[in-house]
Amino acid sequence: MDYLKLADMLFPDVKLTPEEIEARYPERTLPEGAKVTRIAPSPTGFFHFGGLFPATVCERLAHQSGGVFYLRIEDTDSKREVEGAAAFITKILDYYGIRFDEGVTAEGDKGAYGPYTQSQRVDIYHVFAKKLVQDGKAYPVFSTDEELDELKALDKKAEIKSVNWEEEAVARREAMIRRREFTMEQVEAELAAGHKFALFAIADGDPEKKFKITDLVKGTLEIPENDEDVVLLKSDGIPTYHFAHAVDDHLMRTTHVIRGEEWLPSLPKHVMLFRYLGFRLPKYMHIAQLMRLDENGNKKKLSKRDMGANLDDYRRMGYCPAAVNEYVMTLLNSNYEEWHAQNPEKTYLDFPFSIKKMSASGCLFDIEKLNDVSKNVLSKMTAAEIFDGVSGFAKTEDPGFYETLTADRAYAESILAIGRGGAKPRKDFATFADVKPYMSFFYDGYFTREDPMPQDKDKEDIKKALDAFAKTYDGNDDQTAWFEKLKDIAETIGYARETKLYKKAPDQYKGHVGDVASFVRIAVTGRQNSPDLYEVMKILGVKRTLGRIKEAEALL
RNA sequence: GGCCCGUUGGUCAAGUGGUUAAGACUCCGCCCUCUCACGGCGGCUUCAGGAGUUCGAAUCUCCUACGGGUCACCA
Repeated sequence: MDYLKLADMLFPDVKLTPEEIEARYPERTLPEGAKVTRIAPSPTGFFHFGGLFPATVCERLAHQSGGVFYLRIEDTDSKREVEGAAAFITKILDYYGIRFDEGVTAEGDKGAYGPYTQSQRVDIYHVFAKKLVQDGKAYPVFSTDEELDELKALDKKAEIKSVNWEEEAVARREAMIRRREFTMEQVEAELAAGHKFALFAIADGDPEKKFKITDLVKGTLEIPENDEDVVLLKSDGIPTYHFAHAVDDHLMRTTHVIRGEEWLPSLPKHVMLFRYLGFRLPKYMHIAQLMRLDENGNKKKLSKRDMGANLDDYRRMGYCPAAVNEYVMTLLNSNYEEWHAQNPEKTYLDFPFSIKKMSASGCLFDIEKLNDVSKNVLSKMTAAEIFDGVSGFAKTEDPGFYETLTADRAYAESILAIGRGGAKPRKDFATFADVKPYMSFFYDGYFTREDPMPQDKDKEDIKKALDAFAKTYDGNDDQTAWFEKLKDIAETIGYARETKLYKKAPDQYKGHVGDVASFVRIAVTGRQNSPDLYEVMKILGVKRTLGRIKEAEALL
């Protein structure tokens, strides 16, 4: 067959040669060892939490090595495309501190290796597609719309549980052989009729033969050669992922292709395509998937529909982005936690990220661990930083509280400063959403009496204690003097001055000073638990403190 | 079903032929303590199974089991 003629028939408009395209995308001049990485999401308007993993790896590897990290938009499936999705992706990644050197930005493309949106690169793909036809490595497949619809219907077979895999394999094989047989006249006729074609690459592999390839995460892989023809261009002329991956990552001079391990099965296809195109193979890193537990207790990959799969949900839940970064890092590099314990003042950006420390197996998403990491991160922040985080969160998620909070910033910060700083900071919240319930009783508008006075104590004693407290409370007392007064009150109502005394001889007392503190606490905060009561009262002020005590007494 | 990947406590894991098999989270107990939150101490629970190599195996080899992923003109 005359492949040159076939190529011209198929791609009459393609005049450029691969060499001319290559010349537009020269090798990058970067320092020795610099890595060029990319993430290439589809603009579906959804960003998967798991997507943060490869994104973080790419970002760290590139920026740690003085390389380049870029964003490419893989909008080759128009059916799933959502308006404004590219801007959404950059925005959400920016929220997590992941910034690109190159690629699609809100202002347009940045960098000399663009365009970075695949739908704008169709001309480029066609140049290489034409070359493969000329080389006799690719052929057209004409299908009517009806046949395409049938194909799409077949896609649903994945949903059918009982697939006869053996029959399926034979049928696929036969169909493939049939597709490869055609005459020039047929092609001419199809084209004349205005029919569209998909372009397939002829597989030349022997699946009985295996070859070795090194994956930087998985190690040396032994995989069979590819014997399945690969779709390069769909009927609409748009490339598939496989073809676009080869062309783009080559031209954009990607050194490390970092992606989820679900791509491992198609690696033989990619290796074949790189060879057909004469491109040097990039280094591959297939990173393990994030898993969840299903109802049977089995691990399953965290899929789009699962709880917690949407990255943006973490913002809505009030997680601090830095905490999410930390958590991701602990899973990505097992020695990160240890390093961070030794370098508490540094951020993950100072951490020497290592490919060698990456796990080859998938891990379960653990919200408890995220919360713990998060509590530690928030506990190290200043009151002002927490304020900014909380107000930023409340602004969109709880506007009412936002108003309250920002009405008096100094007041809010004084609340948030309780127990903050120092070697053993309080760890009260895992998310910014936890802050409101923690501090709500400081605001009259949110103050509610949640916990009742202890039922096992004599109401008269409680009344006496509250009364005595109200009479003796002096806003100028220091903490010791304040607590001495509580002890005195305890004594006057027949309670032990010290908890220890009570514990030694519980029969001799009706209670202890802790109980008295508890009465006052419940009266003032409406709860059994609160941060340091002395501090709380200082912030509330004498008037409100006494007012709440009076109110509590009336309720007795 | 074929192919590929994986398997150290409930979770994340250190570990590369000789260790009392680290550490973190969770859970439980104790201590500290005016409650809570911290902090401190302690405990529960692990090398998937089998065979082999070796003086010696979590570490090397093979087999089995289990789990996961994938098999589109989606990415």
